[in-house]
Amino acid sequence: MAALAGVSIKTVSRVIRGEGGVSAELAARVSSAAAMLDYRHNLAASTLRRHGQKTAAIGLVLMDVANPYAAALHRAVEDFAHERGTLVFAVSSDEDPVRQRELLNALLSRRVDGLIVVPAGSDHGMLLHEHRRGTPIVFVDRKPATTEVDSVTVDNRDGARKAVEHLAAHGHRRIAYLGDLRTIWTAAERYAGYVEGLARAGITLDPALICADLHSAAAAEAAAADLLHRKDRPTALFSAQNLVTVGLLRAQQKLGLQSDIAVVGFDDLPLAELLHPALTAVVQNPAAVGRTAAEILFSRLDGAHHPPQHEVISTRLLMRGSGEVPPAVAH
Amino acid sequence: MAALAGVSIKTVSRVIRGEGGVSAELAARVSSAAAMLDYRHNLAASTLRRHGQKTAAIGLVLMDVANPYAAALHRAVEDFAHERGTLVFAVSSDEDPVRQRELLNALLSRRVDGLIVVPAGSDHGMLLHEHRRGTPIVFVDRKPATTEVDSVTVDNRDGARKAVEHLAAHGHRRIAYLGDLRTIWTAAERYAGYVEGLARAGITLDPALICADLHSAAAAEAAAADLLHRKDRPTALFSAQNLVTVGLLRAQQKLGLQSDIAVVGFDDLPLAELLHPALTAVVQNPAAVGRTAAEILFSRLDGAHHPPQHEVISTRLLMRGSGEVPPAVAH
DNA sequence: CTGTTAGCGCATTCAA
DNA sequence: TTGAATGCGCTAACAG
Repeated sequence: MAALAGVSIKTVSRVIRGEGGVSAELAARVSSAAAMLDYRHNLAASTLRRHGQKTAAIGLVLMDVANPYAAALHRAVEDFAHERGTLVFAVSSDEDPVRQRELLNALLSRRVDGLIVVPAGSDHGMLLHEHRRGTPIVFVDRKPATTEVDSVTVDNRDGARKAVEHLAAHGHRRIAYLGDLRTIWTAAERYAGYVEGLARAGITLDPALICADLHSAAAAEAAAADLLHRKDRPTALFSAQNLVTVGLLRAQQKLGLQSDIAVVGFDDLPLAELLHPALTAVVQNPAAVGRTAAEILFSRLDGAHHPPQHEVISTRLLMRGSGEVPPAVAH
Repeated sequence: MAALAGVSIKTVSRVIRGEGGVSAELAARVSSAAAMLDYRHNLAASTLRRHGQKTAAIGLVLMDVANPYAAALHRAVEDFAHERGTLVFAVSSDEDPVRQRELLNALLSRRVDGLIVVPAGSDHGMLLHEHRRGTPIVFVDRKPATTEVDSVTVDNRDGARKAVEHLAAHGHRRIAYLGDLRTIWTAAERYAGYVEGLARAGITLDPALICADLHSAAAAEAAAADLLHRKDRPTALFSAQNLVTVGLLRAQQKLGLQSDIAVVGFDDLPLAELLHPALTAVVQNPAAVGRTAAEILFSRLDGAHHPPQHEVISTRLLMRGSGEVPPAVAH
């Protein structure tokens, strides 16, 4: 192509990258030759040679790209990255540390400039190692054991506490907890918030009302059905997760109890407002989480050296009806 | 690192890639040197030199990665790609041809091995050009004007027809259509299916019952409210899209008509089964679409030379209640 | 303003 | 079984 334009390869490089310092005539010749040959700049080769070694790609490790929360976060990251000419590799770890490790290796082999990670499992060894090695990393959604890496999390505990206190304020004393795997940081935090909420309301925790480790809507439905079949059933349910809420609502409907048992869910769902009663929920702001994480990551890519940042995004209790149902009279 | 292990650079390469033909002792020396230096294989450099030029990355151009349908498709593609050691760049075009062009350039500069694209706009010039140039491309969700590129689409027309015929079978004659931008292929097809369905049921199309170009839930809500406020309002509504369904249901609820007007939506929604009545919907199978597209793309990457494939995934009508509401008596 | 030379990190010859 | 040279596509550092 340099031959076709009758210039040196370096001149071509200058024109392609818009470096300037090339006469208009030559630039035009190069451009038309490029068009003729259907030339396309190879960013990988460019990156290889260049000093700053930027691939203009980042990795985003989520639990599941199809999860609505994760997808919203992804979009926020993408938007921020797009403004910086950066592409995003989004991958699903499925909460599996082995798969996460594979994915991180794949990402790192491609020399991504940085990583935003919802860490799976509790062993962050590889991530920490990579971070110390110089790869900018931002932990998201789950606070890591260590404090040396930037993180963006949600105030899960506060959200759960608000939910429980709200139910208590409406007269409930028997408030059940249904939640995801306790090994997941967010679930553990929400459980802690539940416990705190009960304490603040002066309610003694009843272990019989705790259903943890529900990792699917089906499991949640079964657990909720069990709770609601009891004679001394709870008058209110706090669901600590999306899919759990779905299962719980199914069980409640099958028993025809949708207007008799109060429900507050953590995380919103599409159509939640159209249920009867509409779902009262602690809503997160995944877009804010994603944007904040991207902001931090890119500031690091730009060379920011301040100590690790730990942003916490707050939640909001959206009262829509299901959480304001008064306690049913005992039967 | 070759120095540290005391071997040649080539031996290192062999060990790293697991090529074999290296003595156990040397291999061990290389491995430990690699561990010591925290060496990581650079896939970009490898790709550059290699002949087959595979970056083990593909591009996935969606309308919006946060859209539940797109996210499910994304996940299916990711799973297939993951088995092949391939990473996915998923990007959001926002239906904007300009943005799509930018994204395609970014993807192509990074030498992705292939592309799965939900094409925005109707000018597929760049995509066709790239395809002729040798980049494997699979069109997804929307059938392109040309037939020379592989495609995977959904039988939108059939799905919409089934929905309308279903409503007609339940006695409805005044069936309204609410749909997205007609410039979007799927919306146009669904509209065509609506028209066909009416024809088959022997119903004359009433232009007053057509609300097209609704590109948000809010727009759909307004349109539906308008329809339902009329004296000669429709007895049934067919919503041709996700967000449109949400808007329509809102309007219906605000007017307290949820049990009086039949509704069938195209696309399912979480919680749809828990509404009263539960939502009858034409459900697609985004996972099947994504998997099929990935299958085709990878078969091309493996060198398959058969003529363009055009897969069509069928839909299913899920009767849950809202579509089986009988026509209300005229008022 | 433009061209030459060298080399990024790796793999592919070809030799030893 | 191992190693030396060569070059992928591009750019930084120098010339001219």
